[in-house]
Amino acid sequence: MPRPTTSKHAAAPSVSSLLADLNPEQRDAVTTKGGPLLVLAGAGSGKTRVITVRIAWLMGQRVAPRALLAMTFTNKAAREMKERVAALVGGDAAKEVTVGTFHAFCAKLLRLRGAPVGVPPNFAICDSADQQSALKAALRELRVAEAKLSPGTLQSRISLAKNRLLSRNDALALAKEPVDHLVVRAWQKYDEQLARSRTLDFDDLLLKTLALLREHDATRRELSDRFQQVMVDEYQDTNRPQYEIVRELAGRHQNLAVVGDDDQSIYGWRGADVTKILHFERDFPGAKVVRLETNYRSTVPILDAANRVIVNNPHRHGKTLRSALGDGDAVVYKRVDDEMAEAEFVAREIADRVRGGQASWRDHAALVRTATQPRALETALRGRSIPYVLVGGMSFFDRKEVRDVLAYLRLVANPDDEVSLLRAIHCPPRGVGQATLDKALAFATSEGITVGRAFDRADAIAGLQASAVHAMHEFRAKLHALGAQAPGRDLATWLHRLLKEVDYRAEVDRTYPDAKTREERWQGVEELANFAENHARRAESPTLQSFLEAVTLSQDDETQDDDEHGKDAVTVMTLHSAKGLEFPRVYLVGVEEGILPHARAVAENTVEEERRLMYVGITRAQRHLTVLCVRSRARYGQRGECMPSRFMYEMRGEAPPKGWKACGA
DNA sequence: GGATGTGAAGTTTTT
DNA sequence: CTTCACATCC
Repeated sequence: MPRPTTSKHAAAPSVSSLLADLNPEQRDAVTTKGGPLLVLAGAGSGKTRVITVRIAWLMGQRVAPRALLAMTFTNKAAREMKERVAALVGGDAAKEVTVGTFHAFCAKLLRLRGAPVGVPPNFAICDSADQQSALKAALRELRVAEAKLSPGTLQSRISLAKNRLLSRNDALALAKEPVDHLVVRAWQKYDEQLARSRTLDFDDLLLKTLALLREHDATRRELSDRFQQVMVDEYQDTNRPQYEIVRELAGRHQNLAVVGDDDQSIYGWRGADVTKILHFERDFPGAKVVRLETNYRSTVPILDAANRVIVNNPHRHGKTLRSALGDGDAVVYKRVDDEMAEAEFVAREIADRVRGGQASWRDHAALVRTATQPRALETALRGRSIPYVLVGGMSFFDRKEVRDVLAYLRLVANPDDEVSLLRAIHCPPRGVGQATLDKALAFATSEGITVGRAFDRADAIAGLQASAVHAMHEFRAKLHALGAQAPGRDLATWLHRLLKEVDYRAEVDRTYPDAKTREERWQGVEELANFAENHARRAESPTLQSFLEAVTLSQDDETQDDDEHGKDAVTVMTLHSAKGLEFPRVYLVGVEEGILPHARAVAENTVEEERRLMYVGITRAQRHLTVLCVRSRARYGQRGECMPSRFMYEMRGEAPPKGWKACGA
């Protein structure tokens, strides 16, 4: 691959000095312009820097900003990339570059061009909670006991099938056991409801986009002509539909640069397909591969431990991290009696460090494998009055009051939205109960109309009480009137009017008898209003729909971010949510057989992914790493003996002692 | 239509 | 040992 030389169209001075600051591999990754490129970016190797400088460099090479496309998986990554590109090339040029998550990109495209694949421009997007409700309804309709097929299982089975690009018919052909047939039937009901509601789920956004690109030549041609340079961040997290979309978009110019680390692929269980990064050179013949192995984050002992663990995975692009920082403190290994002792140890140690003036609270993180582990840690931290933030758990957008209000908003934006109607009608209760709803649903099905329309024709439904009919009409009229006021910049004012109209305060008062929680919950509603206010102020042309889309596609909220970055506090979080972050001092807790690797992963033969999780955990640490395990742990109410994790021995380069037993053995 | 009790299950989480 | 979802009763 020819290395471009300095030309008369030399990059802006800032860009060339940026190039000079890169190491040779990074520079190679930035300045490889033609053909497929795989950048294997080890943990802490300056990945984001490479992508952003690459974008700036390409612009310096006279590639038009609007010919650049960069795809990410999270909004946070997209936001960060936009900001950093803007800092390099200036806001005006940066605005022209297409940077976004796969889902946001697809939503925007479908909004404008979805018609050929049957997507109406005003479609709604449902998140996974709405999806669950819809699936529950489907199971109820089929009279399937949830014991036989839980909505959760159903959801992941449908999603995994879609991820494999299987149609319902394909799934039907593959069905073996009775439950497989059940899945397909529920899937069909679910599809019907979504179609009636003019709604797409997250997977549909990708699948419809792929269908559009494949079936509609004009759109594919236009986009693949336009995007001369396509970049994908975190390529190891790509699923099949995303891969196919990228293939189509980069089809014309074949200038596809993907950046990722197969050793940090930890989302296989939700459809991410590591083989896509492992087989990149096969999928894109002639691809150039650049390895970024210099790590700017951690000291030698930490990286040695990381390298010793990950080398045990057989299926990977071999990489060895080298520290740019040099030597440091040895990794500390500790085995204590139980999870209380473990939490105490962590809390005491953190308190000592901070009191000794060697570190502040925010320098520390305790990383766990499962959601139940933080409990003991929280107790110990509270006991010492150590400020901490628990990342993850219930998101702002999962809170009941927020979901309730969003249901109202969705319903105003899209009166055909069944899931939202069925939720809003009870919040607060307004004289339309389950029995009435069942009749309305049956009527809607037999007439081939949506539940909303059935409400309008409540007179025609047999066996309803006059009061119920009246309530249904009133409910529809109220929302219709609110919809007629079509909010724009006045979104927040309008939202308050809506809350008053539907008397949402009554729902909060009813649900929370305690005055204090009541106030807290109402605070959640106010926060949503603030969010709306912000959106209305910042968006180019704010509408109710644009607000809903922003909310649905960005579950990682900024209110949370403010707290986490602003506050001086210890971070407690799962290994999954720690990916991409770094801390001077890290504690890995519960590193035992059965926890990490998790017992279920051992049973399902996915220990390799658990090892990557361990690797991610180790490589979060900048200067100090402490790895802990316990002798006994309470699980499901019972206390049981625990063996140190196999990873404990791997990272030390030791064989497990006699008498050690692997989980599942 | 809402409150109270019983039963089963119990990794990871973003879009 | 919890938690959460469902069913039953008022």
